[in-house]
Amino acid sequence: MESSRTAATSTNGTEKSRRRNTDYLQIDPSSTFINNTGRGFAEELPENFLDTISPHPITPSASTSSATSATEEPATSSAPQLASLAPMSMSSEQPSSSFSSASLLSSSYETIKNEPEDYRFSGSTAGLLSPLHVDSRRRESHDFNTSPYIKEEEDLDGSHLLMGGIRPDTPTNDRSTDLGSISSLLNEDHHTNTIGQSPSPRSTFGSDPTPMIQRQLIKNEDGVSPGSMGFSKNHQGYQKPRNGDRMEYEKAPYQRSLLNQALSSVISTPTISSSNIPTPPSAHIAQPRRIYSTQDSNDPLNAEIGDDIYIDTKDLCKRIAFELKNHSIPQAIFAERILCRSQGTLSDLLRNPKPWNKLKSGRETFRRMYNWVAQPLATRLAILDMKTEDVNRASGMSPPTPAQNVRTHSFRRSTSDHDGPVSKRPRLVFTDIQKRTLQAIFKETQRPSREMQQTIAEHLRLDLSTVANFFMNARRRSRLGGNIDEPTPFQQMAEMYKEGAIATSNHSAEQREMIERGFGVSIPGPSHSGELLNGDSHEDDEELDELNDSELAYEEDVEIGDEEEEDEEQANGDILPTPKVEELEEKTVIKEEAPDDGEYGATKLAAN
DNA sequence: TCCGAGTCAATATT
DNA sequence: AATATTGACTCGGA
Repeated sequence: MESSRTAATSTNGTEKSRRRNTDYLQIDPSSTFINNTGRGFAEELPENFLDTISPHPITPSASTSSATSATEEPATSSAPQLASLAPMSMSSEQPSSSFSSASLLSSSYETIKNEPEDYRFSGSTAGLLSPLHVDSRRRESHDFNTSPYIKEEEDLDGSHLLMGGIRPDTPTNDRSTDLGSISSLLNEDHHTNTIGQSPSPRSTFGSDPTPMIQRQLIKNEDGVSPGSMGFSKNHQGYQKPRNGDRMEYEKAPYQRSLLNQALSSVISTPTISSSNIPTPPSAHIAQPRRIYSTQDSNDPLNAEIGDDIYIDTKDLCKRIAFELKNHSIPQAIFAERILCRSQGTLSDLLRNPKPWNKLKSGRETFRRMYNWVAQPLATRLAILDMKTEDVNRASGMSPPTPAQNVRTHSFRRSTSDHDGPVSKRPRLVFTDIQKRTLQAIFKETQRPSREMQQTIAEHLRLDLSTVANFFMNARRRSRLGGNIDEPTPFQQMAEMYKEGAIATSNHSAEQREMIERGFGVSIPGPSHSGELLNGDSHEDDEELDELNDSELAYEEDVEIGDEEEEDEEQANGDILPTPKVEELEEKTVIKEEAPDDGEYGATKLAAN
């Protein structure tokens, strides 16, 4: 824990941290309203309410940390950083920019393809298993299989070689362009991010040993029937587990046992370990959503991983993304069946994996991912299927063992029917103004005092708890270092897949171009920036109007009709507007949003 | 009580 | 239809 805390702390003041925050902030605004918002923002804010809110002195200490900061804990002992592994060795093969991934991918893809056939691994490091790799030295560089997500401390040195592949991070900058100016602000740091550097914590054992689990896995591998699962490039979707597949199992006894285990775990669900059982929220079907239990020790996916092992979560996530993509396994399915987590959680984890050494209870989830990929292909798919089917079968009874927090209760709202089916949790969505204001404040003060929060809440007409949640979430998320500039795993996989699948051989100019564009330095990113920035006036106008209205509302405070106080807001204050706030905001706005377009910025300024 | 971690799960985007 | 985002809930520590 402390680590986290520390990190947080350190983060506060730092520039970097700021940037990160910025990043964080920036992201959302993106959506549609950039223009408008940008413009309106300054104006909108309740005038100075910030003033009132005295910016709290954040921990002064912060400053120091710099780059390394967050992640690092570093130094500590020597840990040789696993650094994540991988400082990517860039594979030379690809011309493409930084992203070696492509190469990787392809290689990986192939590997996978062959999986079944290969016995090469048979030895110890089983192919699939590889993640476990026992012998680090042997691993080859980019192969997913080989690449160890896990590293033993020893490896460190060599590890980079090994891992090679996958990490796209390198290219950081590239994407910056995408985001446009904004990104420029942001970028920097992270890419490398956290993940990478992890010093491995513990033990240095060296040698070691494959954890038991791993051994088991390895065994499985052997069992895998070679040709059987041939992974056709086309993958067999998890969904279609045909008989044939099942047959395969037959061939591998060991696997079978595993499967059975898994199955049993699924089915039997006797254990209701977790206290809270998620009641089916919705009345409809009591569908067993999460059915498996993460606590079942028999479940291979719950196999423990030795302390001496360090899992490279980032690479693991890439691998997972690859697998999902390749086999057309929806995140939701994988998340729920294998990880016992929601789709959103999986998506988030995949996008922002925390370094292993910083994980607390969250390791369990990664452990499951790891154990899943470590299984032979057939088994991997089988487990998915099984769970599915069996689960359904068992549905009635299985009490899921969700992760720790299941939300049972509903909200105050629906007074009406109690239990019923579901009171849907109304979800609050900040208005543009609220969001922007909060973000602007966050930039200045990540940890506003209670009073300040209260003031903010009043001005924005939000509950204190909401404001508090905002800051808490913002702090946490900004800390993650997003890989904003990186394509999403999904995207990455898609690219890879494309390349790999497509032609390996002929990378036509087009593809190449694509790659370069995608990962290369310039060129605006596909998704947002461009569109957003461009203004579409019409819409903008509308939004503007709205914004203005709201502003007015704020300024005048309660005057406007809506004022209502459903919330417990009190009439607020009358804080006079102070330039300060506005300035702040302006700056923010300008910087973030429309760096380029001078117009807006100018306008705003002028206005003020 | 307050915070951070880990998630959920409703929404938004793609 | 799938994936990404995100406000809020639940836990465990301090």
